[in-house]
Amino acid sequence: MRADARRNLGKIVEAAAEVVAERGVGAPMEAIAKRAGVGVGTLYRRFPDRDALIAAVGDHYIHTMADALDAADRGSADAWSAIWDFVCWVAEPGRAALSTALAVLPDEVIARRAEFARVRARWEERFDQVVRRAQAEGTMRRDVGVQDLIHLLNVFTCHPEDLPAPVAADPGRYLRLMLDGMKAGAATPAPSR
Amino acid sequence: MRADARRNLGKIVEAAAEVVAERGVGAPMEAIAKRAGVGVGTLYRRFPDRDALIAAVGDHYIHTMADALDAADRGSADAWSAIWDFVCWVAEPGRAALSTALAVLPDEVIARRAEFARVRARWEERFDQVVRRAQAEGTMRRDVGVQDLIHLLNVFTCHPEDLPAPVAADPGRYLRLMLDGMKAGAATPAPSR
DNA sequence: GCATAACCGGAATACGAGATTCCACTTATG
DNA sequence: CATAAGTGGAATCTCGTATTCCGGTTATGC
Repeated sequence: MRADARRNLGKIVEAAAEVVAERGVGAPMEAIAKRAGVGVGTLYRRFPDRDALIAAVGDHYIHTMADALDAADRGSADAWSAIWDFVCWVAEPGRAALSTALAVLPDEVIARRAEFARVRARWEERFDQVVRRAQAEGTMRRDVGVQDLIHLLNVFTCHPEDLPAPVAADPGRYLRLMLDGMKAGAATPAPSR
Repeated sequence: MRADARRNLGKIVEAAAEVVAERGVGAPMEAIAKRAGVGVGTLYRRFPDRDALIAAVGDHYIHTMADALDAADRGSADAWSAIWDFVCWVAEPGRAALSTALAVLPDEVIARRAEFARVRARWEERFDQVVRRAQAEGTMRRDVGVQDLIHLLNVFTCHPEDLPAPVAADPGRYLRLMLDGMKAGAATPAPSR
């Protein structure tokens, strides 16, 4: 592979990650090409079709995600702060939407990527352990689970076009609100009336 | 207007409300027609174009919404339960998605509907009063406002296709979680670390 | 019962958006 | 410098949906 071609490949995956973060997994090839500063033809020389390109972005990102969770876990005194830190990490600008975008990857795409599915499963399992630990430590409500956390993460870090502008501008604000509602003792006990 | 035509008109608006709730304001005319049990031609005989039909749905729904808020307010001892009850009302099955669908009505549509804009403004104002009252009563955090509540309502009652399935299946669960995070005292005071 | 103005369904048409292909034209590299 | 590798982006193909149109129905007044 020629040196300039390798350079372009890098630019393409990088651009794809950015554009997917902004517009979701349905982002048009042309938008990605423009962002990378290349023609659409170049995208198709490296990837057979858009699914392959999106999958490449996913492969890279899921690892980052798993690493961030591990780092938050290692770097925190207790499980609740680990969760808090990880959620804040996901909400950081430019990263937010990507995680969700990938959450809605079509099944066909995932099926052809055993690696992706495996890493994601490991991540979920790890996340679940942290959540259970937080509950055992008495800092987190017992009537919510890791799936609730994941769904809410997905909801708030959806690509900006599908969210009210203020939410897209600061998903962290709403994610923190959600965490506050998940703290032990925050639960509203009975039906309201 | 012939009797059968009037009957169809009713079926159309009703069907449109259902389909918009399920698929958002972008729902195809054909889906609405099928739901109403009529042909697309019939839709176009009553409404010049899809915007007009969607606007008609909005006109009707915004009134229902405003009334529900007033009812929740009148029927509750304190402002916080009024908010809680109203949020639960919005989250009720079949109603949920409609309110959000309308929140993203294109500006062109709204501009041609002074009535809609007026009722919606009155509703927001009323909602804001209740929120401020709850804060004055000491039951709600002071660092969140009515706009946060509205955004969250919009996010969670989005049409099902844009939400993780479990969230779409029970938006109330997640809205209640958010409300728990908005209660006075729920705020996490400082940065986590 | 009939004439007929209103209605109807839904096939046909018009479009816009975006994926994918193709090829004449560049540019690294041995 | 020869040439294989690489490139941009116009052209093509597909799809999903709005909108139009019209031959066939049906309510209604007489």
